[in-house]
Amino acid sequence: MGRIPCCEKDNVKRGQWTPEEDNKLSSYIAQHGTRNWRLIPKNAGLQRCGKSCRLRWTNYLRPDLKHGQFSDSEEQTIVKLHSVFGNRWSLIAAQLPGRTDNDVKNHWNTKLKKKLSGMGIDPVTHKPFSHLMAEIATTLAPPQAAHLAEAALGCFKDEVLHLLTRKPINFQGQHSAAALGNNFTDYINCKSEEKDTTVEKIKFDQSKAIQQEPDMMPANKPWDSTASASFAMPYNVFPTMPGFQFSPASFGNKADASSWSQSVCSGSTCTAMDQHGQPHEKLEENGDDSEATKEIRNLSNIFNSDCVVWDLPADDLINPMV
DNA sequence: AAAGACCCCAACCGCTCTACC
DNA sequence: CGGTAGAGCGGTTGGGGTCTT
Repeated sequence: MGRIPCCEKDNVKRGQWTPEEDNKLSSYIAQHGTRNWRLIPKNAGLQRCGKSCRLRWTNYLRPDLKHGQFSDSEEQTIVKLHSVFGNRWSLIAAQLPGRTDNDVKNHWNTKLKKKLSGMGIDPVTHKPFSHLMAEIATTLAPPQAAHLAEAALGCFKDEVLHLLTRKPINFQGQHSAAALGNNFTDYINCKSEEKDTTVEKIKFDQSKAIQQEPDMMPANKPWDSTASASFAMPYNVFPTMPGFQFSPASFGNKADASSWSQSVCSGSTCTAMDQHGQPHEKLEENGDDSEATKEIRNLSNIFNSDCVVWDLPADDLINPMV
């Protein structure tokens, strides 16, 4: 059973594309456009699956694509948008002209995740590791805290292992939220040997956000837009733990009307909160609106809210979410 | 110099969504 | 309204290049 394959797999070539195949596909699309991918390989004289042709075109051959390295500003945009949308690569790529979702995804997985981990920031939650540990300690009593801390560490064990085995990182001052709290320039200076400007800028954003939070959890309120104006992000602390769903109510706080009370995204999922701080189930619910419509509305709330959710003004977005 | 480890990224897989009949 | 095909999406894989030992 299952879905009918998009093509006869036996008669279809797979693997790397040759320049000849690229030429055939490009010239065919230049003449006839991209309607009906199933017919394109047949008409273009290619022994390829239509899906393979579509991917080759959208990810590589399209004339408007950039193929070079990601710039610092592109990396910053990815990090910022990832903190909001999670692994919604197509949404993120839509804000980066000339970049595909595949590009963004690959760059994230191979470079940016490690950069963030190297800075002591969890690439899933975009929070400093120390913050996560503090939250565990303040939210739960032992022994649950110990178990959850162990599980949380397991979430980024690959990055930690990478750091331990490949790139020793100077964590001085980095694992202490108190050290981060009062002076972000100290925080940056403690790793002054690091030349990567992107890393510095990301650190600046992170430390600034932390600086604006006067105390550690639970006093800080991630759903309070004023407390994390510069680098607000969804504070879903344990996104990979079954049954653990962040909501303002879980910290005994009544939800306000900030952006984060409406949308909490993490990892590959995006969970919307209703006005009472209760999570919708993956944006699926009854009502007239389609899921996409609701999601876009949620996004537009973020981008168009009176408060600046993060230092990426709505005007700067290539594709405003409206 | 050679072998193994690691990295990167193009391509594939399978699922979901949407449009159309 | 249900079925089907096309398209889009995110996760994963595989192979070639580079680095390390």
